[in-house]
Amino acid sequence: MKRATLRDVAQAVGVTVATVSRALRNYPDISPATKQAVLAAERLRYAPHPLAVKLRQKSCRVVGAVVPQIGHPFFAGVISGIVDAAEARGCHVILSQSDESYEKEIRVTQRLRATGVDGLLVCLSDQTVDVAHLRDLQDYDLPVVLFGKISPALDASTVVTNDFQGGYDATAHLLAQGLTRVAHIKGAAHPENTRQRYAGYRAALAAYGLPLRPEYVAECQRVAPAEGFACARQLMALPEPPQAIFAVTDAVAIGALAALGQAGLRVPQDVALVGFSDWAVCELLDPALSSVARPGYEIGQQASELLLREIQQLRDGQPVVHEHRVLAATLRVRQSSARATAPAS
Amino acid sequence: MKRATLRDVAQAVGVTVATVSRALRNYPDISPATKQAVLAAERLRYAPHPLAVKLRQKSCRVVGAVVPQIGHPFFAGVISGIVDAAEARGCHVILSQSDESYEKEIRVTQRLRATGVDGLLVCLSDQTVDVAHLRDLQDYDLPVVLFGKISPALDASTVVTNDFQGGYDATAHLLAQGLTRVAHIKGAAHPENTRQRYAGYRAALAAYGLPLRPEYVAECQRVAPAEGFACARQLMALPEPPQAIFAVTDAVAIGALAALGQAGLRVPQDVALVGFSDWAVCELLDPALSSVARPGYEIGQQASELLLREIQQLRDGQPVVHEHRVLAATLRVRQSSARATAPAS
DNA sequence: ATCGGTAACGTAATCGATTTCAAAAGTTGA
DNA sequence: TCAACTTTTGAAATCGATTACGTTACCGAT
Repeated sequence: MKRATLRDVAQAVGVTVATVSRALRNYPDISPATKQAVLAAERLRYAPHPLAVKLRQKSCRVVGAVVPQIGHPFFAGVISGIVDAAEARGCHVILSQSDESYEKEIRVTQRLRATGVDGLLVCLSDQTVDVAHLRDLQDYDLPVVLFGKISPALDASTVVTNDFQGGYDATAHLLAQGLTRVAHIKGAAHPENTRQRYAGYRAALAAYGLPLRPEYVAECQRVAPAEGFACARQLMALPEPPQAIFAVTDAVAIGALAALGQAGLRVPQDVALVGFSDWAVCELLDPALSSVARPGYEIGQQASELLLREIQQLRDGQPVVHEHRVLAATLRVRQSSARATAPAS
Repeated sequence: MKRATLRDVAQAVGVTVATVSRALRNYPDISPATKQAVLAAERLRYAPHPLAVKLRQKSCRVVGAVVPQIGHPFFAGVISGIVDAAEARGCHVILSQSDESYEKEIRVTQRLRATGVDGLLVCLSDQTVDVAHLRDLQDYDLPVVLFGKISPALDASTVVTNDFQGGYDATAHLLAQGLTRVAHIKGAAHPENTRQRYAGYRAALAAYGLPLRPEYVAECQRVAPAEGFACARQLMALPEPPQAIFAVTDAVAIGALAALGQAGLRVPQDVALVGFSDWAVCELLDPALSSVARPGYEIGQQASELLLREIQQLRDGQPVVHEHRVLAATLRVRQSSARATAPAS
């Protein structure tokens, strides 16, 4: 069944395409009679050809989104927010993943430009340092909004979680219970967000007048349970083991939880534990794991809104204003860090 | 910086747009001299306008994907597979979610058609019974491939997990250890896949020559931990409680696990437990939860491939052949169902 | 010198819709 | 009856590329 075009309808009614187009788009200067005739013929299945309309309008109402891994629970939430906010404004989202590879990130951004989008939402891969490929997109008049992992090297709007505040809150929550020996399992040096959590940890210690004890800071290269297990064991083997651990990530915290269990230590009575990211599993663990929730859905929503606003500004010839949003992370206290009373130090 | 068009390049070089187009697309009948000239001018940033090319080519190399919930871990995996397979064939994916709502499913499929896609990948919402909206798409010459939750009412290719075999394997695994009192917590009546798991359970019982004991089949309306908790408690309160439970979903199994723990029963020594879906959390629970893995990524890949093949067939004027693929679910045995020895019944 | 052939490029149609401008038709007032 | 409008519609340009077809110029062959 062949698609009907404007011309088909025009011939059927006996008018020109211009008249049909006007009748369908509710132009004022159309006689009721011809309008009825067109609408009657249009019942025979006509739908404007999307590409033709977009070519004319010079805008496709589609944005591209690039994340390191679609399957990662955090990004799944972000994507959901991106899609919802975009659709609320009549736009669609083309999705790509970089697999945390700098080369693939370049490839997919180039291909998104070639396939035709009005703008891009990008979460940089861990490998990405140079952002020339994104600057290239901007040169093509394509707005870019960064979220999650960002780079100061690119002049663009950004939306991120306040990892510093999250790390501060988690640590302060432990210190507020009177614990003084609070350790941290930090992530690798490079990604900015794990560094910020570490900075939050240090700031909280300082706020409570406690020194940073280097032996209380363990480092894991990959954020995986196995490394968390090793780090926790290392910390608890110290002459004066910590009373609490703030882990850079839930995966690490879960590994630590296993290590503490094997060592016969009770959580939170012997050692309190807080993770980061608030995976769904946190509630289901025994004991339920306290964690700092990252507002993934909201990050996606706001990034989407910022991008669509910039696209609009560009279309209207208005000056494009960048904005930098920092969304609060919220501590969810559960069994793993909740002591009944706050013993004196 | 305005985008350069073919005409801009043509004027710069002093030839017509046709010559420039041919030079850039490596046509044979172009003199090396003009080709060099065009390529030199093209360095000044020219990229073919995607919409113009697609309008001419009558194909946009974009497909739509509709899932009930983007954030759901199963669908996140499926989407990843869809995107990877599509990009491997030079196509992009526009993503939408139906929020398990029939009305929204209709809206998003209509909008995907209006925005211009070459075909659609759809996982029906739980509410969807009537598939007229999808038949409507097919009438517009848009191929549709169903995956995950499908409907026999639509003549289309499908890709699903073999839930029957998964349910059978899970139950047989328990029975093979010599257990005879194996219960099942089943899902609501409607979704086909949970029904199939129940059917697999019954088939396994029959294969081992055991009768179906109605009191060993509990039903939960929503697949949530709370309901699993209640069902497990109900089962264990029976005069002759089961030795093992096969739960329709990991969420239900996790609830059951909590109920068994509270009742002071050891898993797997007192009661063996198997879930379904193989969430990442299964490995992290204590005891680690046995589960049946659904091949989400592969489902996405294969659905993508089937759709792109149908699109190709449609373009080539070949007959479009539908295909129905059923992918195996694989049982992952962990602590929760592994008894050291197989005691006699 | 003329013909046929080919290399190289221009002309123009096309994809399907939107929109400007002009023209036709109808209406009103003098 | 004719000018001055208004209403309605058609013709054609446009968006930016691709490509069938036609044209020119130059080649060697007759």
